[in-house]
Amino acid sequence: MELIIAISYTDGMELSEIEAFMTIQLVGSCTKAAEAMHLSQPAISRRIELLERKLGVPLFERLSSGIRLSEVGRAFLPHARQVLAAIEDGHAVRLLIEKLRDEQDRQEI
Amino acid sequence: MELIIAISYTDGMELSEIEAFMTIQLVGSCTKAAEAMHLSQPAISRRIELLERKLGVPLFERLSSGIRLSEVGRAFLPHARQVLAAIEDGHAVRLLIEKLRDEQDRQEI
DNA sequence: CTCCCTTACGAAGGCCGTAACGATT
DNA sequence: AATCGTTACGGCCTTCGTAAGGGAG
Repeated sequence: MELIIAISYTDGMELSEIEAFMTIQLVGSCTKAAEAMHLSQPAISRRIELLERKLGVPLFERLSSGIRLSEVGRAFLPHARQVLAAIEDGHAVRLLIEKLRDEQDRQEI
Repeated sequence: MELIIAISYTDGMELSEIEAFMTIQLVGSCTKAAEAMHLSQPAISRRIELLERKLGVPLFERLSSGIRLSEVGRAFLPHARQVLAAIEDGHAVRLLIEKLRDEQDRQEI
């Protein structure tokens, strides 16, 4: 008999939200981030709001001039970077394996 | 004048998909993973299918007896682990900062 | 017949974009 | 007036769950 109660690592966070966080931080505003991600401003704004709700703390300070990383946001930043870096590494592994497989196939012919 | 063409790190991958991948790998089947994640089997099956489509390669081999990690899946595994670990670290940072802030507040009273 | 995953399909919910708003320079 | 982010709202699209399908022991 096996018993598994629950497994959850992410509390519902999604990469699209973390991506929005990183992009805003990188380009300095929601407007530019929206442009860079080919989305509307409200879409970006909502993603950040969702992420903040899931974390339970604000990641940005809302100033009249725009938005700026909060203290928590600055602390969260390196972890967000790590998440996205791990994703890119995953992609890289896939590409590597595809290449190796191609070479294998070529030898078998 | 500034020019930002596009920013994308994830190719549309989402944490819910990676979470499903990890859970299946952990518990050994879609059925058990669905139970653990409080979702239906088809939901899990679809998430994996989506993830595989976004990566462009199959992560599991489908056997009549169930599903098992493919070669690519095994290579992807440590990166998936790293992604989820980074997420959990992010949570930890948030909690730490909340705690510090509480203590600050208490001193200010 | 049972187990496991996939496919089909209808329904619910989430996310997007446009538009309008409030605040600041 | 212009910039920037948020709120409101209608619509689409995605994802879910139930149910049915198909292969293997």
